[in-house]
Amino acid sequence: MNLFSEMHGTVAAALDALVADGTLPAGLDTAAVTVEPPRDPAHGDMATNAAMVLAKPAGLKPRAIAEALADRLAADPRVATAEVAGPGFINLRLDPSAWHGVLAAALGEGRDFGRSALGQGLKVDVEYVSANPTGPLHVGHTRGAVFGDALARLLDFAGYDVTREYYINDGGAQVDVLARSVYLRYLEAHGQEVAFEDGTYPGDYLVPVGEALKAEVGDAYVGRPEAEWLAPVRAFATDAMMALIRDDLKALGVEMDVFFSEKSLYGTGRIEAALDSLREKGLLYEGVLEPPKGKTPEDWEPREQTLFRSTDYGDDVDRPVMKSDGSWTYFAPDIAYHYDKVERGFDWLIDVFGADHGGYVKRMKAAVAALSQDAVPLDVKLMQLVKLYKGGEPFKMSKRAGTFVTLRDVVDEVGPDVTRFVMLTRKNDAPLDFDFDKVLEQSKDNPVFYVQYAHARVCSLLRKAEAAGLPASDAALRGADLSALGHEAELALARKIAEWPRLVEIAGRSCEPHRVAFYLYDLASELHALWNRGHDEPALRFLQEDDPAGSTARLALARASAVVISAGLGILGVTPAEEMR
RNA sequence: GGUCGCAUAGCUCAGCUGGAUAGAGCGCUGGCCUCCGAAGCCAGAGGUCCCAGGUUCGAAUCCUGGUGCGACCGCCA
Repeated sequence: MNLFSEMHGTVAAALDALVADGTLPAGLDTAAVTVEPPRDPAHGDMATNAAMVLAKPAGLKPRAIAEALADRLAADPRVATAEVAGPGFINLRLDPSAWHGVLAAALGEGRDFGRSALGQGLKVDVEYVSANPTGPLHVGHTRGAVFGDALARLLDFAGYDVTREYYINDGGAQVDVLARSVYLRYLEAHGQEVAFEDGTYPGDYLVPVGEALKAEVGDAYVGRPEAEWLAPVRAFATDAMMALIRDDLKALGVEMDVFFSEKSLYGTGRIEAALDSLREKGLLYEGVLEPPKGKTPEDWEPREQTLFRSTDYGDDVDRPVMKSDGSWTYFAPDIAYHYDKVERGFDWLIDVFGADHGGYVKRMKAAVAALSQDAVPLDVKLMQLVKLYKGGEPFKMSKRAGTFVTLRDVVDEVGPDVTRFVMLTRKNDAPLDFDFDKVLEQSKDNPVFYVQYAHARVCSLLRKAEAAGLPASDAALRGADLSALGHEAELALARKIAEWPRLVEIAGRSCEPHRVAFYLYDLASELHALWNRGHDEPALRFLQEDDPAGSTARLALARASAVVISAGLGILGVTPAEEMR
């Protein structure tokens, strides 16, 4: 139930009526007509720009349209007043019963309140994390994982059919490096002295993998040439790393639907098939690239390569898909992977990348546009860096110094809920400060705590009500008489609740889950404000000893707030707290 | 040199795909607990929305050109 879209419908109907009675000409484009909450609450509950938008095409003065429209709107039972203001806005003030209806809907629909049909069941694929299977996930991956997962949940809530996907880069040279590193640990497990040279991964996390390999194959690979063990060790090692990564993701509450292996594209003709699709369109050719402008690499020399004509689709230069030695570039399997996504029938593709992959966006979009005949849009969300702090002091990460912070470190330190919420308090394209101490602070300054506390407060209130013998179950509150709710402070909270379905659509349309976090903060803020007013004005307290009907109505208001907080936290992947410890 | 992103209060940041007098938190100033809902509450001050043009009823928001900061820029993924 979305009160804003309902009122939008009311406005549209009123406009039709004005056309019917000849006030407005027929055939007007009303697409730009909006109904939204005004920035200044003094202007009312909702405002429409219809008169201003239609004035020019209708050949009428905004004021004239506004007045006629306002008269029509005032006739709606939910509208208390409709006033023309400013350059031609119509400010609507709603009858309290309209807000009561919203609360009843929230209690009736529960955590599904606010679900939208925006996505119309379109199939969207969200690819995120996709970290190389060469080690544990670090903080940067964590942000991408949280964002991608929240985006997937948001789009699901907004009516899309969402698939969450992880691309395993298990086909390139880096997994050979992994295999050699694991082999060294394997030799170590057999008591040999080993040295980790450049080009190997010295991390301790491979020690148990080396031991596990020993447990599995004994000394079969000791002293054998690389050609004998490289392939099996590589498979063993990537499996071990993916198990590690899945565990890391699980600790954060992230579950993928699909793990897609890059390796599965090799030797199966799938890369060739994808490139053939481009070749048929005349988008592949043999050629030599110009050196990059500005700073030419020292060892630059012109080489002929197989190039993808990505410039036809907005890229700056054409991109190589095959190296001069005849092997694929990393771009080739990526093309094949996205070709596969297109073939699987997705209507919309989203890739979540680190900001350092920004230079890769245009060619990927070009590839998807070419492969899908411009039918499937690809959006790439770039994640900015996470800056770590502890007690206000920057926390420098260094692999060598051993202060490399992993996803597991963060989750162990502050828990998955705090990790997720904090990571979603900033836009994906803005850098994020993460202070290990501040995020655990139990104070109003900490948004995580503030929102959790609001939910816990309502839970506590309901427990108290139940103890006092008041009906506090959802079933009881659902049918409650809400007519006692009329105070401005109470209606302010109801208004905020009414915005939830609208916010879901705005956040969904822009792929910005952080808006949910900010909304929840605002909603919590309204709830706390009402609670605090009860301090000075006992009449506003939720529980009124001598007024069970009024108490029940207020409990319904409180519970509706909690329901929305719970639904919103669900989108962020955060557990709503029932009590604060 | 090019591409992408960012630029809003002293600080950290929101800002509804173009709406009215630009918001929040922190910090600052001033009030508020012998008792009833203080892990606080209320009020106030604080702005060249980076600059210059443009689009229109209307721009922090869209376009163009600058400035500053960051990321990236041929066979590493």
